[in-house]
Amino acid sequence: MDPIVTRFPPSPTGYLHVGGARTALFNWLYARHTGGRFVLRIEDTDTVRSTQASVDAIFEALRWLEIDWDDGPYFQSQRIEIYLDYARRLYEAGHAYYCTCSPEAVEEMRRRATAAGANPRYDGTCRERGLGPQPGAVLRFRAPATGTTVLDDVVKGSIVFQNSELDDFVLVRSDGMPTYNFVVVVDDITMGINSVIRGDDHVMNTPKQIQIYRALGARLPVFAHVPMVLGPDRTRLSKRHGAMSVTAYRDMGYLPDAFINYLVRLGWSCGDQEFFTRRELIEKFTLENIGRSAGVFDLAKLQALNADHIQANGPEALVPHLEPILARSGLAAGDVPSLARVIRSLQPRSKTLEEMAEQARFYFEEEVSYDPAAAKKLFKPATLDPMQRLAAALEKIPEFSEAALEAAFTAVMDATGLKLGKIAQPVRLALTGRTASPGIFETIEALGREKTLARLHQAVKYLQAVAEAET
RNA sequence: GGUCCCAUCGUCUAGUGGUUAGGACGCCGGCCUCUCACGCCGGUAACAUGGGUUCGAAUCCCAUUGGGAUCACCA
Repeated sequence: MDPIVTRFPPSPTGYLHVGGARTALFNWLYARHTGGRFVLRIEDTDTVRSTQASVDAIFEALRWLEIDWDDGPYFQSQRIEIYLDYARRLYEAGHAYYCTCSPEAVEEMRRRATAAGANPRYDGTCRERGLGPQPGAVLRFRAPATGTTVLDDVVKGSIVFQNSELDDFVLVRSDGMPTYNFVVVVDDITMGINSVIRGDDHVMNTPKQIQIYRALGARLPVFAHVPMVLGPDRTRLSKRHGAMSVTAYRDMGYLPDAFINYLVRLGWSCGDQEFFTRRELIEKFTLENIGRSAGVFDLAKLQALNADHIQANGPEALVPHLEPILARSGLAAGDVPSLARVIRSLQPRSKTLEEMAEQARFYFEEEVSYDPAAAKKLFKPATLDPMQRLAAALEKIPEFSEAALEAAFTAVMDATGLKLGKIAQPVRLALTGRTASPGIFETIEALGREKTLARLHQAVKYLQAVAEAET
């Protein structure tokens, strides 16, 4: 059996959006799963809407998703000669003919057909006129007028189209540029694509494409039309539903592995399994398990999955993903004894890396500012004594290991008769400025000796002032 | 409007003629606990409707309804 060859053909008219990312993913996964090839093709024949910036944005997004390709990128704009050569073959074989009907005339035909309640289509005026190539003429496909064209779709099953519903569509425009449905087929044939996985907004194009394959005597690829991704209001996902650009999710602190896990699960399943590593996805992805109904993009679920992936990684693996986000807030890894330790303390508490960076802020800053409500509640004159004792005890510890820290706390608890909870909360406020943080020992370890001691002394001063004000 | 597709908890889904219709997210409660989380335990909630076929339908067929896609010299 031939190796599977899939492709992803974005048109560079904007960033890579969620739906596009998912079809890229399905094609990539299928190629990797089968040990086949994945080709990247840029469909830039629309010269007015295509931009280099979009091409770059697509590459950037693919790179972030860690979707690599084996072949390409091909640019359709550089393959015009190939398409025209195939157009010539079609014409010479009698599968295409020149048509001089004006766009207005064709428009009029459509209007009439629509008014009659029929499918708007070209009426075949020039079909038998035997016109040759000439300026201003378009090349039309001589489509079969009767019978049916059937699409055997891997996900949707067999779909039958009446040929009478289809018309003699344009292959080459009057300006000599080939059209989409035509170039796609030529590309897929010449690039050896044997598995076409794409959004199901393409099913209506497929019968036309199948007819071109037939006219060219080429073997049909396997077609798999995957359902759309919808917004919460069940309409096609768009800007008003929030972020569309894939890289926006990177910037919001989602891990690429979590993002692809979510995207694949939206429209594909493997029994009850929800969490997949990239490896598992490659190992288990098959076309057979793609669902047939459209799915709503759910940020809450993406978030939950992201949290799972954050926890599943080692702290070191998260560093390269977190650093750019920290940098955005002016936080640098060098300002902390061990970034890995900081990350480890926050892993079970962060749904996104952006959240993690926010929660990590106190580790980096020079000074803490106390949450006013918490200071009022926790910094009472009575806490001065235990705070002083703890500061003194920690001063003496040679090394801030968890065991040594715990011993120091225990000593203070014994001396004061206070429970850990009574001591930990004021200390937490002293160290972080907040009432919520990682475990107190974890926090101290990650904060490091220098900052811990400085903040404890700062708190002692604050408490002394409070005590004085009281008297 | 024509053509085509789709239809299980709010959401993502498992299910392929016989299940107390399962899981996940969310939400609610409890446990754990130095806070917040994590984790664990439990709860909430679905087969769009109507006809068939069958001893028996979420599963098969038809219709209805509802959603979606597409109808270019765009891709």
